[in-house]
Amino acid sequence: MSGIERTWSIAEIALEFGVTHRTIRFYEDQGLITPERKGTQRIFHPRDRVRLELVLRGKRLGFDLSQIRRIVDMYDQPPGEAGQLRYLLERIAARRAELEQRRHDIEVTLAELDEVERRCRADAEIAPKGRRK
Amino acid sequence: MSGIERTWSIAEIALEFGVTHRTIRFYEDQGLITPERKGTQRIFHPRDRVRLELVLRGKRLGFDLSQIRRIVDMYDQPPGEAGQLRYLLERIAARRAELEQRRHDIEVTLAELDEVERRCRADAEIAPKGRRK
DNA sequence: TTTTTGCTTGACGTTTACGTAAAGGGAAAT
DNA sequence: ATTTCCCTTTACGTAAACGTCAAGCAAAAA
Repeated sequence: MSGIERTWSIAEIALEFGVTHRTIRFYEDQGLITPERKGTQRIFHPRDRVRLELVLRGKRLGFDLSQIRRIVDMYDQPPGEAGQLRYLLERIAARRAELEQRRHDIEVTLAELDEVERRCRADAEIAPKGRRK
Repeated sequence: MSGIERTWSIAEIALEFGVTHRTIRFYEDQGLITPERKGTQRIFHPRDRVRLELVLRGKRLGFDLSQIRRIVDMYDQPPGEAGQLRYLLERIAARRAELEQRRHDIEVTLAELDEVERRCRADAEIAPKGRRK
């Protein structure tokens, strides 16, 4: 039973996601999350948590908040008119291109780190991970 | 012939890399690049270009400049004492972990974009204008 | 020689993404 | 009843990453 879902306070959310209450309020001001209000207090539902997770991931990916807003807005677009959808598809494509660029950057950087590490271990005559005999 | 390498002016570099001269000067102030000086003018060598590329890639990856400095510094560490090398290896490992987290974020996001796009195209089938069978 | 062009160094302005301090409401514990 | 929490808004502060003048030098073009 219990179609009744859990809710969270701002402090619980802040602690769990490792951000401050100030950050959360700021995100709300920016329209990135829209927690329910019971009187003056904020009540966080599962959907707010999903939103917040999207936002934080976007941050880790190096997007700024305005870009992140456009990303999260994509996730609950009401299916609109064809022109709208076409526009949305364009934005998805652009977003995908950016992400793939970033992924490529990561591959290159990881490969370079491998190389630095290899030279480094050669110099130090330290065995590679787990291969010390 | 010509062990003599090309050099570039600040304007050429700025244009080629799509940044302003102000940005380049800022990066120099921060010690991210160290172009030669001929009197008062800056002369950019290939190594400065490599550095700058590292910096810009770091930016695309969402690292801030202080992190980027630590990254680029890893690339021309003189092979030092074992303790130093071990420390460098630790930093490389940390950097790698961050990059792999970002890569994971990207995979998740790309998958979600696929899903949004899929729903989106499904909606477009019944949309009045964008109908394509 | 004068002008133009490209570069230089300050120095202050701006935006983003919050931090922090002030002042207080409301409920719950003592 | 009063203290203690947790939360609230308002408002000003700040660090990062540049942008934007302002003023000037120096070589090259006119």
